[in-house]
Amino acid sequence: MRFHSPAIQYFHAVRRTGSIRAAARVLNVASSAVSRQILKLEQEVGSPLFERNARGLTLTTVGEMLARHVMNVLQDLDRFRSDVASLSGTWRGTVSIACIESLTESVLPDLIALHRGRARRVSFTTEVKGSSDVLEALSRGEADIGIAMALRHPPDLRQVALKRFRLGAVVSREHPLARRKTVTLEQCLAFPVINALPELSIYHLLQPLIAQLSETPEPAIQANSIDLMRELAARGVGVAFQTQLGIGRLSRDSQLVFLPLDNAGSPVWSDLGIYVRAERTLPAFIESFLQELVRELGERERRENAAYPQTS
Amino acid sequence: MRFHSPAIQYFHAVRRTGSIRAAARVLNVASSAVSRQILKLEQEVGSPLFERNARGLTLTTVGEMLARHVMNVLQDLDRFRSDVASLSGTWRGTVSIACIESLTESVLPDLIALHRGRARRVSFTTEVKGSSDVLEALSRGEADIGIAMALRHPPDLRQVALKRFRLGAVVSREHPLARRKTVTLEQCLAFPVINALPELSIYHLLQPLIAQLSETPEPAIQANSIDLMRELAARGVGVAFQTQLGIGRLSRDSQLVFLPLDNAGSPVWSDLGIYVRAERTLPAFIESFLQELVRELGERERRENAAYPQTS
DNA sequence: CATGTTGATGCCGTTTCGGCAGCGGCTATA
DNA sequence: TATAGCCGCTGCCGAAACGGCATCAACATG
Repeated sequence: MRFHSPAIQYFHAVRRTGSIRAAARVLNVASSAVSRQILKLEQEVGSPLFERNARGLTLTTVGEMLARHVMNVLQDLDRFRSDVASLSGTWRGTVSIACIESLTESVLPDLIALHRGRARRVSFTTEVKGSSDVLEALSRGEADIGIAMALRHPPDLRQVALKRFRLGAVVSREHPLARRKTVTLEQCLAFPVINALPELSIYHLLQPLIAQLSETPEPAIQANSIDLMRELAARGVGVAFQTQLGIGRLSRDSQLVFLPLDNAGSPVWSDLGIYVRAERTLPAFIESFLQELVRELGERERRENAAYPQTS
Repeated sequence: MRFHSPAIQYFHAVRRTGSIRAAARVLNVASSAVSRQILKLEQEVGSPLFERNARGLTLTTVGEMLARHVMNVLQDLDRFRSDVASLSGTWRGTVSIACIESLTESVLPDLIALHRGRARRVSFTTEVKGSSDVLEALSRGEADIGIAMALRHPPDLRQVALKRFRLGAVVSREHPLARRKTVTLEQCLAFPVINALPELSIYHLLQPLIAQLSETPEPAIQANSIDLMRELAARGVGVAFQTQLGIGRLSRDSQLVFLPLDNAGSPVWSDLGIYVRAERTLPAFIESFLQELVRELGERERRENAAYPQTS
């Protein structure tokens, strides 16, 4: 079922691979065929689509416009295909998710397992990245659904939902702070802390608050893995910071304690956004999963905010 | 600049004309070429796209799905073209508007004249229809912007804005009612009235109210043209009903008087919706006009509701 | 300077496309 | 009931588009 002219498909492959010959390898055709289609396309548009560097091709401004159009066409073709398929028989397809690390502990595995139980023919691809990489992958059409810190998002993305979770300190149950209900940042900084590196968004949430304090925090461990930070905290190495999303299971086993941060009487929020490409209608089976994801995150938001009310 | 495979274009033409030979005439190709492309398309999709009636072709369910995809592709191609064109030079293109009659008196001509003054290369096509026909034309991709009574709209349309205007009685200045500030329906029905036929949405607004009254209205004139109804009212033939949108200019010349309807103490609202296809990103020059349209209608809504406050 | 990789091009066989003419099926009209 | 008109479909054939191969110049790398 390949209706669209080869030029469209070749252009798409060249954009992704950044090279005509690489695209030809992917497409199983000769590089000359790809080269000619690109030249023809440029002649019809009346403007070069790529800048020819010695090491490959880069999109020009017009090229990026065409890339947007081609992406819209191919993604809508996917939707059409899945719509036709769902007419006769069960859903079938792949949901591609790009998300930040805090989801991998329980939210995503729970949801995927649940969804797979209902629709066996739907498969999943997930890729864990930093927040800005998540948005970029989405813009480039390399993922269907993106979950990231709710920063400013580019206009070609649509924020489907925005959920806020309390940022808190994570310590082992033997830690001196473990018996408190909430903690302030100053209280935490009296102990060794496990800091997030700048590539994690937690860093950007905490840095402004730390900067406001008069004291300089004592030397601490730095890491760029939420998983690692959590395990370190469980071993009593120090105080880690994250949302409760990332420690759902461990918290249940009572090895870890989650203490909501209290910043001058008000909570510290971590805003999580769910994104999709704006210029796109999702296939039904992806839309269905998206709705479950939004519902589930909303449910967790409600539960956690009920467990830790606004004022300690 | 025709990148997309001929099959796409031919399918689109066949859908619009409802016949392969007619499509071939429009496309300036032989009917056999069109027939073969359609057959090839059906083979690739694996399902018939049209039902062959003796008198032409009708879309099947799968055909309608493909039509939706093809419309998305071709409309997005238009947007891409206009984006490229706007890179080098002025805007150029056609805004196609489908709207109901009440806009033709002042809103639309004013706006188009204003916009043409700023962007000469943008031309306009307008088609006046009933509300449901407006939505249908929009769904079929025969118009870019639709303005209609805000009924339930199909899911493939997006309601950009919703503006409410007071329905009122329209009489000549010599009419006995002309000196009132507001009127009730009962007061109007004591005089000859000019009724809207069911094809006008005013009919559906007033009918439920009339049905509630005990009296049966006296024999009246019926018409399906807002223009005609207004002119009849100006000649003292009777009481017409419409929103003030349709009588802006005549009212200013003081030949006609607009009396907001008062229904048991509350106004009678006429809801006007502005619609576009949901699965579409508008070209910049259309988006620009759309924004002006929304702003202007919002302005009129504000002015009129200020001129005729809620309670008389 | 040698080597590998890049995109572009000329040549040629294959595939696809479109135009022409004619087929059978259907409707409307006389 | 006969006929004229329109419908979509199908061989046939020439033209155009496409893809594969070999090769070229330009550039980067070592």
